[in-house]
Amino acid sequence: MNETDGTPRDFDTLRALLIERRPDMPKRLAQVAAFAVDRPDDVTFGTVAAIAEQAGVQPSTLVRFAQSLGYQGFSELQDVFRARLRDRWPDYDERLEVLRRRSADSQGAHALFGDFVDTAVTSLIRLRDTIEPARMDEAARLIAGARAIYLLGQRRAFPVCSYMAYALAKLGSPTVLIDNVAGLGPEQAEAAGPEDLLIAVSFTPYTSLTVDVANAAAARGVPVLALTDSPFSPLIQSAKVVVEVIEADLGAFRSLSGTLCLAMALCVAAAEIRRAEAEEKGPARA
Amino acid sequence: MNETDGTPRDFDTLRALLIERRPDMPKRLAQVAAFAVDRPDDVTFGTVAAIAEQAGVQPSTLVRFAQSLGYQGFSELQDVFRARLRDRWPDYDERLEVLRRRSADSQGAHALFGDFVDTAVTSLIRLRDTIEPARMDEAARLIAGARAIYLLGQRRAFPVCSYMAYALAKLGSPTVLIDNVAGLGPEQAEAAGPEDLLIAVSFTPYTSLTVDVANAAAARGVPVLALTDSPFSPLIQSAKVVVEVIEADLGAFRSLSGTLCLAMALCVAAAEIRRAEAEEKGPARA
DNA sequence: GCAGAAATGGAATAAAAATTCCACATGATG
DNA sequence: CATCATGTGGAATTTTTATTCCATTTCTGC
Repeated sequence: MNETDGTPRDFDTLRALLIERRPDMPKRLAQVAAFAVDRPDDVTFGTVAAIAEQAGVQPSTLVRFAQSLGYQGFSELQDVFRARLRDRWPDYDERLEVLRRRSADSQGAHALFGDFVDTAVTSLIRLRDTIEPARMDEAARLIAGARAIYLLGQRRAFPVCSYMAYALAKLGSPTVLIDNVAGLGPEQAEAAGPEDLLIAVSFTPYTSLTVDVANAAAARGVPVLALTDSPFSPLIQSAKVVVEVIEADLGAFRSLSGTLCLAMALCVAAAEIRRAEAEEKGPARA
Repeated sequence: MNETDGTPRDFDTLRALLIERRPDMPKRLAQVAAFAVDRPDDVTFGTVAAIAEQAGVQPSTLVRFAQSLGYQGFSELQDVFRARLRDRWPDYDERLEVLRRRSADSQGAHALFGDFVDTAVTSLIRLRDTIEPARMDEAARLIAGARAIYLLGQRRAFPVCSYMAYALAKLGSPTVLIDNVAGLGPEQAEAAGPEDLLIAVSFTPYTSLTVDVANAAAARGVPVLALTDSPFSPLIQSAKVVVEVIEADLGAFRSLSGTLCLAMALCVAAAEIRRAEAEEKGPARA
């Protein structure tokens, strides 16, 4: 291609150039480079204003970015992005064919990944359609009303708890992740009082630590929110609210996607409730 | 889609409609319909003037054509063509708006969950279609060939690591989860040698501990497999194999579903490779 | 072949987009 | 710590692009 002046006319070269040069670019331009590489589709179809907003820069920055790479303006750079799609899929039917072929004859790790994706999608859709909205609202209110959130979950449930710990912390809630380091799980949970909330996550076969700690906390008057996978879960007796999460599984591996989405939704919903309440009591701003 | 007024919002329906209605259309409009079906890419990327010239009609004819189909103008019709290539990766701003509006009602835990599910599903499908099969195979082989697997990831990446730790352990691989308890992360990683594998997971903004530990390990000759979200990730320089995972996000929260599926698929694929190799060397049983 | 309706071409206009410009901020250098 | 070069945000400007309008042409039914 015409690169005697170092200005790529095809997407792959351009992409490589961006990756190579980004470290030496000024802050905003580097930001644009990252955006362009990460989300080429948005660059392909967006207008300057729209792309600028998504990338968090000014429209003029995009033009300067393109010019610094040797293009005359942003439009010229955008042409390169468009050419990429034009060239790749000369026409519609062919493109469908490619997709069909790709999913059919792949093998090994990639095919397996496809299966996991299918399982996760099934799991997600089904969970969305079967979960009880009322329970979710109760759960969100419980989280919103708590002073601090204690997160309890071992083994397969642990990733869910650690993710919630991350999310809640980001949302500004005091959070304690009971990780049972040094076997101190029960002691970590003892700090929780009736003002707090213990979120217990456990799936078949139920880890005894989780059940024991949840029961002990409930006995001390700590409200317990249980995320679990069966109406027979031993967590139910001690829980104030139970959200039942049934996930699809592929072979021995059960998906976690649904549970994670649920956890996330609960955390964000709780944060929203808090914000709404804060605004009601003291509307600090318009 | 919104077709109560007979105006398709997706390409397939539009295409079918054009084919069906073309015989009854006036000459010039039929000409445009034929052009649109034959060369969708030109319609997708061209300006009104350019398309009009290629199709041999006036610009105004294009506008009338779009309007006769029920669109407000040609641009609206063109959006349908663009959406086809974009594969309808839900619109960021629109979603944020929805999120904000719903939570303003402060009873949207369930609706919010629906949004998270949608985002996760999109993320999964898209990841499945864009990931490079070759990289996945390399990664799986790397995992299969290692003596022990060291898992490194902090903050948002930690749930992924803890899940892999669980899965690998269940599959019988010696596994070390570098959880950085007591700040001992670097020391935990020091046990890894050239026979082992360090799986480093990190997303923007990259946690420095993860990057530092991965670099130190790589310098000592430990192979590093990086799961990360951008070609600008600082993990790339020290990694032997990089699998790039781009997830959709809803508001401030990026989905983890795709990464988890990927992690799981890699673990299981690695286990399969091991089993196959074991059978090849010493077929203990039929 | 003659009215009336529908369709068309092309210029005029309106809208939106890209680009330029400049005052201000930031960071490097002596 | 003052100076200069470089980078940045935002408004102003120019260009491009889509759309509207209307005179003219082409069909349709009688």
